[in-house]
Amino acid sequence: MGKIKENQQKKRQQLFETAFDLFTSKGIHETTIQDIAKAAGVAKGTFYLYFKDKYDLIDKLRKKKTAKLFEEAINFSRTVQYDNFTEQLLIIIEYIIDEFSNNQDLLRFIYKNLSLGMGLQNIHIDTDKEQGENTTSSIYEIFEERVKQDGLELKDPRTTLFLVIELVGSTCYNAILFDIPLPIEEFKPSLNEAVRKLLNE
Amino acid sequence: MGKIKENQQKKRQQLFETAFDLFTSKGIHETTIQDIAKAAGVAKGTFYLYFKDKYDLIDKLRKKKTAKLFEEAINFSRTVQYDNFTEQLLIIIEYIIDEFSNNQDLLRFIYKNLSLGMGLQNIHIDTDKEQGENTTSSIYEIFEERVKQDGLELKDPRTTLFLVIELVGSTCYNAILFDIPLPIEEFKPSLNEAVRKLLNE
Amino acid sequence: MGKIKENQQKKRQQLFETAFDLFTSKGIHETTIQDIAKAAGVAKGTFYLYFKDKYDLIDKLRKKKTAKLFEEAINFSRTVQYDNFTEQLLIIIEYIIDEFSNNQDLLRFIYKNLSLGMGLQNIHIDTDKEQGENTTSSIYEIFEERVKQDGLELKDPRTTLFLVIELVGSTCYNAILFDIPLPIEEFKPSLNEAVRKLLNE
Amino acid sequence: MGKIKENQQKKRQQLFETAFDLFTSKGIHETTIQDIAKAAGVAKGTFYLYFKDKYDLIDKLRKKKTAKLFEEAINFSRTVQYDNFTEQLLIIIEYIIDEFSNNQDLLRFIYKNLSLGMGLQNIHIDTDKEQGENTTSSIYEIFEERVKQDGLELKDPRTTLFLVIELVGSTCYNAILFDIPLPIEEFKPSLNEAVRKLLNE
DNA sequence: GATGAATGAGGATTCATTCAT
DNA sequence: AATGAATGAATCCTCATTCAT
Repeated sequence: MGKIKENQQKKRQQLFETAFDLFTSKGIHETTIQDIAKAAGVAKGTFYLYFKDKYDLIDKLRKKKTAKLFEEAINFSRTVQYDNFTEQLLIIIEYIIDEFSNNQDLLRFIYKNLSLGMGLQNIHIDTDKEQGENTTSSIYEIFEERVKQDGLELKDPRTTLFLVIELVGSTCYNAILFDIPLPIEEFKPSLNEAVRKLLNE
Repeated sequence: MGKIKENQQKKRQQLFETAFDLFTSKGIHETTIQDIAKAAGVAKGTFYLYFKDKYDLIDKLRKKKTAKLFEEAINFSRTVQYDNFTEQLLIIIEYIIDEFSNNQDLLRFIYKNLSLGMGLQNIHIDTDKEQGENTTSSIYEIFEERVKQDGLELKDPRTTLFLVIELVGSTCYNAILFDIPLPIEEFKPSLNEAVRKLLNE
Repeated sequence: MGKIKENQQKKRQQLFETAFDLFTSKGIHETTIQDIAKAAGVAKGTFYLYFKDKYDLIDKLRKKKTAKLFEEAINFSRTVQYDNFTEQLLIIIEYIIDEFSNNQDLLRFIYKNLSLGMGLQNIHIDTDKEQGENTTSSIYEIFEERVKQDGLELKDPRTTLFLVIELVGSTCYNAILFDIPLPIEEFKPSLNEAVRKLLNE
Repeated sequence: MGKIKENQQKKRQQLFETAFDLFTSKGIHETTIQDIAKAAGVAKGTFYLYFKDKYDLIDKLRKKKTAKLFEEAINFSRTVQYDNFTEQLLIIIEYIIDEFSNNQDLLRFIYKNLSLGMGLQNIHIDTDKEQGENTTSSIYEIFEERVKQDGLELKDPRTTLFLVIELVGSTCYNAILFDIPLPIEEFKPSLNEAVRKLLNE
């Protein structure tokens, strides 16, 4: 019963992780289902019990990884002291940049076909404030609320968030992977300044 | 013989155009070398006389298309009256956005694996001012010069240009193709405002 | 428990019927054991409790269907007034042809690998005349007896019956499915005449 | 030029023959394209240059074999002395039966999905009578003409021919392969008699 | 008896690339 | 230079069958 369900979860997870390793080390195109199954220690046919095909897996994997990254970044920002929302946002951005810098495979994988801003649509974060209620909010909702709290003057907070995220994602992709326009550490100050401008600071 | 050279150029061009049509209509992965050769009216083996493989062709094609787009946009901006460089930049941006809106296949193709900002590296535009000298400058050089002319206060013009282009490219990709965060026409004002902020206006 | 036996009978029957539907609608080759089990509402493994494999099921199914058809045809002929055996035979033939015409899937299924005449070997019909005795006779036996009753002059009645059945089955297969040599209704008079000739009428 | 065309013909023929051998020895279902290619001494991919898939090959092969058989039978009958058309027909039938008897694989192969009578549609035989003209006629046309020559009284010669062929093909299939209703040699007299009846002799 | 997750052999098909002409 | 027949590695995916629960 629960045993089987549990086992399946483990197997699915196994496939996810193995696939990610292979995708990032050999490339998506160069990784075959055969490779994944073998490395995950299951039979080829078993793969098809869990995913329609390779692209189904990739899709789900990308969503998983993007959500996890943002969740971690937001959770991290909560552990840090900050003056206002703009500061918190810069902390989040820094966290993501560092994560990508240390894990360039992840960056490469997430960015291949999907922009960061797009992935945001489906991401929901736990917001268990004071009480024990278990609520989740979309990143956009959290952002809007925080903007209000800080009294920032933004005509359309959602669009602004989108602009910021795309700017960050897109420029860091190049800075981290190719040192374009500059190595990421040298680039960060300019990026931070740009973000502040977009947020009217 | 110039005749032979010419003929080869025509054949290479034929392959480029045919490939682009197939890539945008059927998708890159779904287009085989056989398809390209057949549609271009040459034998399969002939393809290999001009390109190493499919990805060699894609690479060159992407560079060609990106360069052409920027060249057109800049040339267009020269035909228009504008007050200062920021205005010119916004005109260029608008041109590119319109071009992408009307030719979404092009957008999809250029953006698939490459960011706009990266493509800029290799783009050189003719700058034959008054005299007949035939000089070409990189987009970055042109930008720097114009910034100076307008007395804009930018610490690092190249980085700023990069930020602007990535912001535009990345957000428009989503706005045009998926109406995220808004349909492109509704999104434009926010984007323009963001660009002005980055340029300190 | 009779209950269990009964339940099993029901399940076996369910598998038979479901399989027939799938075979005739999708084709034998295109129907998988998975399909059959699913449509019958049992697990894949269960299938193997009732049949060795797909071809075991097909075999048994074909026999069942052929036997049922002949039984019905003969029973029908008993409800009709006829002058002599030739007439009765023609009535039976007509019944079968009509049945096949109205149920072409059945024809296709029975005829795929097996000829009608062959299937006759194993068919036994109840011949409970007046009394309550429960006897069964092969079709060949019934035929022989009737020939004797009518005083028909046939050197070898069994062979003649075989000839008639093959002639009918084989020609009607083509007439019904492909209008070869003629649509079945236009073809029938010729066929009837042929049968009469074979029976020395 | 001609060299290549010739080579291709040889290769196609090679595939046909190899496939037939495998089909008849191992069975159609059990023979893979891999098997055929290997046995024919060509690469797997080469198979697909000549045939769409296995069933395309089977179809063409079946037509080839059926046509060849009838052609041989008719040609043989021309070398033999006979009194009238009925006699000639019986000779042809005998030839085909013998051929099938000696080459049961051929019978099995031709009969699997196709009835003999159906295959007749597309068969054309050379009828270079006295003169050197090169005319071909369908079997049905030849039959009609001969019936006229002999003054046989048949309302519809084509239908009669069809009846005869189906009767022969269908019964012999069983007699030869399964001794049903009798071994073929013992069955022949009955069959001949039946054919005579159908032809009003 | 019933289940259905897991297996992995097996077959179809594609396609980049070579090379003799 | 141009051709296109031939190659065969590569990959996808199916499905009958088993077996632990």
